[in-house]
Amino acid sequence: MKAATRVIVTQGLSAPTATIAQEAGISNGSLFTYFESKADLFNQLYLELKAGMASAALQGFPAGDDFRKQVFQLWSNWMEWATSNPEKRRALAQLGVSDEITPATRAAAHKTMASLADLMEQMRTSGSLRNASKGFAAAIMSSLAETTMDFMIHDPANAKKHCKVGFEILWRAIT
Amino acid sequence: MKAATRVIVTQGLSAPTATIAQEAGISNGSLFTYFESKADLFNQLYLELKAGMASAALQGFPAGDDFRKQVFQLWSNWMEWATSNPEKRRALAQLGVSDEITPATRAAAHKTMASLADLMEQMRTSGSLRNASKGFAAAIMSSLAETTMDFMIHDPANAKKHCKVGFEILWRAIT
Amino acid sequence: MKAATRVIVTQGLSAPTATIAQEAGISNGSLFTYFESKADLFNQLYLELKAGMASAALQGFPAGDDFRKQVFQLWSNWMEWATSNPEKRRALAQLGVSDEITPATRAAAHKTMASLADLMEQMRTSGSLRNASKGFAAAIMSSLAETTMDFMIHDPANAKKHCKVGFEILWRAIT
Amino acid sequence: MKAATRVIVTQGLSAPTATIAQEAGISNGSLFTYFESKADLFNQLYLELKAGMASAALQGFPAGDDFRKQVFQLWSNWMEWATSNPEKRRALAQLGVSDEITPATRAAAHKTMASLADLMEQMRTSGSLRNASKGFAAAIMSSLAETTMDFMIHDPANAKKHCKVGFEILWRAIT
DNA sequence: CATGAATGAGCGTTCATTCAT
DNA sequence: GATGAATGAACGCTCATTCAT
Repeated sequence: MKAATRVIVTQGLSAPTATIAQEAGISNGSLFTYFESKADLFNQLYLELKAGMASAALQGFPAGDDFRKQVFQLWSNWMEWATSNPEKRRALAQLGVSDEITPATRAAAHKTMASLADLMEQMRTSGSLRNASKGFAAAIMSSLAETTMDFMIHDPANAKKHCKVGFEILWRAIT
Repeated sequence: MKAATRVIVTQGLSAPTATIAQEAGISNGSLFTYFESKADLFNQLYLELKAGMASAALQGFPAGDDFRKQVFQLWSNWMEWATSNPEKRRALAQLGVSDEITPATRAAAHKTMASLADLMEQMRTSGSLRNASKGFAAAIMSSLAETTMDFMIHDPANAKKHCKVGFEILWRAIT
Repeated sequence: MKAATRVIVTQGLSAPTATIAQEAGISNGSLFTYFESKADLFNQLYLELKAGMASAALQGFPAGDDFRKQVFQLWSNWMEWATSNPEKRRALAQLGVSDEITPATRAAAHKTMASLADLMEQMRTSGSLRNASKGFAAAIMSSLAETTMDFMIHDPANAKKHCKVGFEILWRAIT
Repeated sequence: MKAATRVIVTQGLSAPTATIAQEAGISNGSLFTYFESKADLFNQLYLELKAGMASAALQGFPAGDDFRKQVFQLWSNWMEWATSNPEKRRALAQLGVSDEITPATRAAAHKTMASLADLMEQMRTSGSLRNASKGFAAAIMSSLAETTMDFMIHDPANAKKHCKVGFEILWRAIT
């Protein structure tokens, strides 16, 4: 998985499976002992990365805290994960738009992020997203987060500023 | 170009050039009379679609109107283009993440959208995006638009509602 | 023909017919008004070049002169042609080994060089080539000439020396 | 290599790689497991054939013998190789004029024939080739040999006679 | 006769996948 | 289970040749 992530980042999704195997230190044939096909590898990787991301975002979530602080904590965790794992994020971005990832996998990934989705649902009800559907609200929040991550990674000098501004937009959207 | 758009939507960027040629009603060899290579076709298509999108968004822009109305007009145009041309939008989404699209093409596309960028820059200065960099602000606005488009297309029944909600988030972000 | 010669020298026999047409200042389609096919063009060119070479070699042949002087005159003419027309020679060399040139063309070319062959036959009878067949003797003389030409062209500084040495070998072979 | 030799002889250098693979009893793709490209195959084959030819020519070279006998032995060996391996010879002829064979390969082939070149250099110094440059002398000798081979192969009935005559010309040239 | 766009067969090369060892 | 050579379908691209204008 790690090898696949590295290779996807540097070579894209069309990288030969042999390259991934080599990066993993196994023979090209052995790769197919663990994964039925290239598409299967990609689907499993997608799932793992999504789950990892969600878990990282929810790490040490403050239970009874002030709402703004809670949301900010979530936001910070998420951004922290992205900046600490730029490779995972870029691989995930590539996999997300691939048509090799099946609807089933996407659904499974969605389930993995159930807790995150619950939190987002909480955020939705209070503010101007009140009138949005559950999915739409989550998508808006996610896209704000994704865009912010992009800029934090590509412009690390202003990462903190981007992080704050991004959060401010989110906060405006949910209050 | 139209044929390529259709084929990209249904088969993805890895679709054989022969399929695109067939869809266009020409022979596989003829495609290379018009485009030097598959990558060249994709780059030209990307440029055309981006330009078309920008031009559609700016169509009949109200000059001396109230600011909120102006922004809403822009937003509506943009959404209108997306819902009327779902194929173009999907193709553009695929092309946008392809590594076949050269930096030069991306730069040229950016130039095409100069007027749009100018308007976004105007929006940035007034509200909570004030502290964001020019590029970051534009990216945030774009991602809000993209997400809204997605939901309008995939859930046409609630298209109008999504459109309104999306605009409300944007408005909150820029005021 | 001239255009084809130039193109063959610079690009080889696999050069596109379109390139030859362009070099000749005509459209790609027009080439096939004059030549049935690429192979036909090559065959005709081969014939023309061979004939030109033979004619040049026999130019102003001294009728009743001393034998050695006659042969030297022939040799000099031949070498003169080669050094003055390096492109023709190189094209001819390429065409000569091509399997596009039909046996019929080769036979016709042979006929074109009948006078030259007659002279060679005269040379054969006198010396150590006496026991060689007609064709073999001619081939030996030709190959000596070809090799000498090669070196005169590729090492023009010593062209004269090469010319003399080559002739000396020939003279030794036929006396 | 053998398959390639056979195919080149019958179809020329423009023969499809698939045909060569088929002739070798492997799949078209497998060919590229052993050779990086068609050109690579040709270069390796050229080298192998040249080396084989040189080695055959020098086989059992008589050390302290009479000079004429030594040269004749060399000549005989060379002719023997050619008549026993007409396919190799024809393939070599085709490869030799191909522009797929790199200068590097030609240089390497030249090195392979170093001993042969040394012998030729010895021959040069004694006779009428004395005034020729090293390379020119070798080229003259080679061309005499090549022409003789051609006739021995195409006219096997008189092979022995051709061989003798050819040698006589060579001997005249170097004494 | 000239043009040049259109044709489509053909080729070199890649790579996911298989399977004998 | 691990290996890596072998497979062969598939693809992007070229170019000799045709033919409507």
